[in-house]
Amino acid sequence: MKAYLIQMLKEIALLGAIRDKIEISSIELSNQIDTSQQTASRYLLELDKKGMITRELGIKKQLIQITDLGKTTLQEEHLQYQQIFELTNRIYISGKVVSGIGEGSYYTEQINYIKQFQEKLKFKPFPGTLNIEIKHIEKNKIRLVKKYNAILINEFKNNNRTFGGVKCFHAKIENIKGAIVLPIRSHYSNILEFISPYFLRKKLKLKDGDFVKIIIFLKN
Amino acid sequence: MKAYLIQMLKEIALLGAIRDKIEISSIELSNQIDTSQQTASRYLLELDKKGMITRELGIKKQLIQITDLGKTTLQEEHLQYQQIFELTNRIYISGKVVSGIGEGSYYTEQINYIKQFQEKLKFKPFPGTLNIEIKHIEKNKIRLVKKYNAILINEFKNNNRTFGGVKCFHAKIENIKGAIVLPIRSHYSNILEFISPYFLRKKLKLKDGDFVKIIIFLKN
DNA sequence: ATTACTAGTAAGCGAGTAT
DNA sequence: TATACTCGCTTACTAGTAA
Repeated sequence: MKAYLIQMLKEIALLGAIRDKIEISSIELSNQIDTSQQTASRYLLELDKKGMITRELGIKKQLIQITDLGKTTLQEEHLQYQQIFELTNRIYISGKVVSGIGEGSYYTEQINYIKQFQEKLKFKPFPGTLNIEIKHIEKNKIRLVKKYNAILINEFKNNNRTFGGVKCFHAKIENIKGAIVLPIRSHYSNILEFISPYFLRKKLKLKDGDFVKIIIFLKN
Repeated sequence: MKAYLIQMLKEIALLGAIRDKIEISSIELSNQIDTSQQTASRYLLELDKKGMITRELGIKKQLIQITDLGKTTLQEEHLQYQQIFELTNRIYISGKVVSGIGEGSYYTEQINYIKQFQEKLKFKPFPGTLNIEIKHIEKNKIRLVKKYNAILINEFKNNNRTFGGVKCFHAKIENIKGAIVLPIRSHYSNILEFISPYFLRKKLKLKDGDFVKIIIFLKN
């Protein structure tokens, strides 16, 4: 979504086009966003094409209303500004259950990890992680979480292999306690790994594609 | 301010650059906003030039922090989204006292207006209006206010002249009660007219250029 | 590794204007 | 009145690469 289209959509929303149809001409909109009538017209066409607004062209002006898709787009923007200015000590993320590549199980079976989890998180993790695919927009939240003081699980060597350190945060998934695990050395991924004392797929009757809600607790 | 620069600034803020300096490379930022390294670099140069961010270029990556100006810019965006999704029954506007062209006094001395003000607003306005110049960004709020059910003051004729109808909203200026007056037939102006039972310039010791805070009360 | 310049290409803009 | 097309001009983009 181009930045100028979001700006235009926001202007239309400020005029009240989320609740009602608003009557406005392209020239009025062009004055509002300080551009030409032609550009305002083009923006409206683009927003219409993307399904962000509906239009009823009359002989004079046009009736414009923002669609659910358009509203969702603006809400995602709003969420980002809330994160910037209104952040509290909890972060809410929703995502979709997906199958991992089996690495999670391997990791959570390492005795050195298990010891640290028990000591620092106060629970013994069930072998394996539950992988949650989060929306692109929500990746911002993960980046932000990473800035906070995490519970650190140190790296260690086992025979010839090095197991990297991870950052953990206490979290809940559908109200079941556990933690999220973020590898220290990794790019921002859209997969969140959740560990818990329970076999979550069974306890929560989860299958791939199910949507779940996660709350991450930040320490400070 | 170009839309893409605000978007970039928001992304940097999401990484925590309002509180602290963050260490990030142009290529990491380019991945985040889905563009090339060169474009991300150019955006940073533009933001720096506008005084929105400060940068410390090292041999590797760069330390970026958002300036007060940058923060203010983002807060204005945030305010707009709050207006869209969190609107309550009060609207807060700040502005600067300016001198009008003397028309306000003429209007508020018309007996027909005075009668209506007394009946509908429950106070007798002091002759003249206090003119408040609002920032461009705040004009959105006025547009929104206009969508609400106002207290209507009807138009009337006096000899050969027609006095147009106005919309009023109960309001407070620096905690002194009164009302704002919006001409029904007018384009969106950046001047807000405030009426009150008192001579506000004296009561509040106001002179041109002073900043004041206004609260507008919406009926529903 | 980085940042950011150059230059060629693509996208966006708005005056004029058809509808 | 409107909206929105064409087209010449400007701005923005990125591959290549210097520093």
